[in-house]
Amino acid sequence: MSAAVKTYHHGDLRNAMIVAAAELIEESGSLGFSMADAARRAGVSTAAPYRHFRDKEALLDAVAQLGFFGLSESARRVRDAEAEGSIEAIIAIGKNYISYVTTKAAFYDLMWGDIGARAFEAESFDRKAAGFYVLVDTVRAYFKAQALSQVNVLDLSIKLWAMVHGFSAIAMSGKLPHFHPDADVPAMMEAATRSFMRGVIAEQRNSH
Amino acid sequence: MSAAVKTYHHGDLRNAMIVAAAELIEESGSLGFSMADAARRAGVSTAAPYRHFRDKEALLDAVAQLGFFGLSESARRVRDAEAEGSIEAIIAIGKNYISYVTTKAAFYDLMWGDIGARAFEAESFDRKAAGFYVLVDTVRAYFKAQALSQVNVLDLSIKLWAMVHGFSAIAMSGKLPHFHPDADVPAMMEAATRSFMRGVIAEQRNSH
DNA sequence: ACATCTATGTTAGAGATACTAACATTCCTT
DNA sequence: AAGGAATGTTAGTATCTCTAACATAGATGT
Repeated sequence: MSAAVKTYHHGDLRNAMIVAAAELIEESGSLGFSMADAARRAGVSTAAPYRHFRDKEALLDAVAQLGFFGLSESARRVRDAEAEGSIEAIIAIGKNYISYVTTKAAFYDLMWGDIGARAFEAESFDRKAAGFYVLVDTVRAYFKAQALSQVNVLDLSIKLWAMVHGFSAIAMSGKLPHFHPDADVPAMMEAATRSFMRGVIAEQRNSH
Repeated sequence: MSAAVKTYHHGDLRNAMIVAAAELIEESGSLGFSMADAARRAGVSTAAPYRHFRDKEALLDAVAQLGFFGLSESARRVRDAEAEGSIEAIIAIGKNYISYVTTKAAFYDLMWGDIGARAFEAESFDRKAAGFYVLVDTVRAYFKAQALSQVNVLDLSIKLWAMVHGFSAIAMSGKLPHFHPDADVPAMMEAATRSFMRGVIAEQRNSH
């Protein structure tokens, strides 16, 4: 179907609504987002979207899912560009996380606010959680390369995730310049990650 | 003015609106919050609040400020209950942060989402940022006690803040049980903080 | 091919909301 | 005590979410 031809049936309204919503949210934030706006942008009546989404929240949920999908895809990509088992691979995932969250700040609310919490209850958990398992695999590869098999990889991955997430949230919130005008968040995250890993490895070696 | 007497003028509508909004948000989240609901709860017409708040966002902003104020007050309290210069004081601030964010989850959106970012632009920055400086002071006391004067306290405080914030955000989001059913977030934060500090101190000692 | 069923649009409309304008009452200053 | 400033009220506009009833087009079975 050509874009110029106007048919009674849109053809792919579900996806068109998700795209329109994502665009609108990127332009004006998630707070003032309206279903009607997105419908207009998709070129349909304001009632049409309700054939595809139970309510406004369901659409926002779908947008949040898209956010998680994009995050895990990009994580995989940047990780694969680094040497397997290197700490650089872990740091690359973290830097990508910061970059993703800060450049798509409007999605952050959806992914981590009220909507985001519900987004993880749904059946499509696997796709949304994929990014975390990219990190887990990368951490596992690192400790394998370090010949430290007794480390709890899951536990450590969550800690690394928390650190990176914290830097991302702080960077995105815009609060940091008030405290530290010249702060380079990715560099701080990298330094903190290296300090943390150094401490973890020291603890491991000491426990023998 | 007794609570039972109904006067034409409310007397303290500005604060009553903030309280009503905070209650409603705690009950039903910030997404579906309406100015009209809060006005009804405060016992005034739906137009009255506009004498005190330019728009809905201004009210939510005020609620977010209240959240920051409560956080910094409780941080000071728990810090003062620990020995000065101890790492326990730092960890106590972190545990309080996690507890505060997770028990007042509805405020999180306001403090860290779209609204929260704007809340820091305002003139009342000092009050909202007070919590961070409680942490900075505590970190400074710790390194003084450790006789490590060359540490960048501000830099380190931001890193600790990021870590704790990350654990809080993850705990609050409800996503963690999907990955690690038995996760004890405060304990993980404490362990991560100790690992991190160990790494930092090792780096300091090595640099001589 | 053809009829029919189902999916997916449309218009109309109810109910609620954000916010404004015009008016009313009370407080506060002089 | 008078009058202006502050802070309420009612009424109203524009908009939004979501539903109901109806229209059209694709898909399916014979």
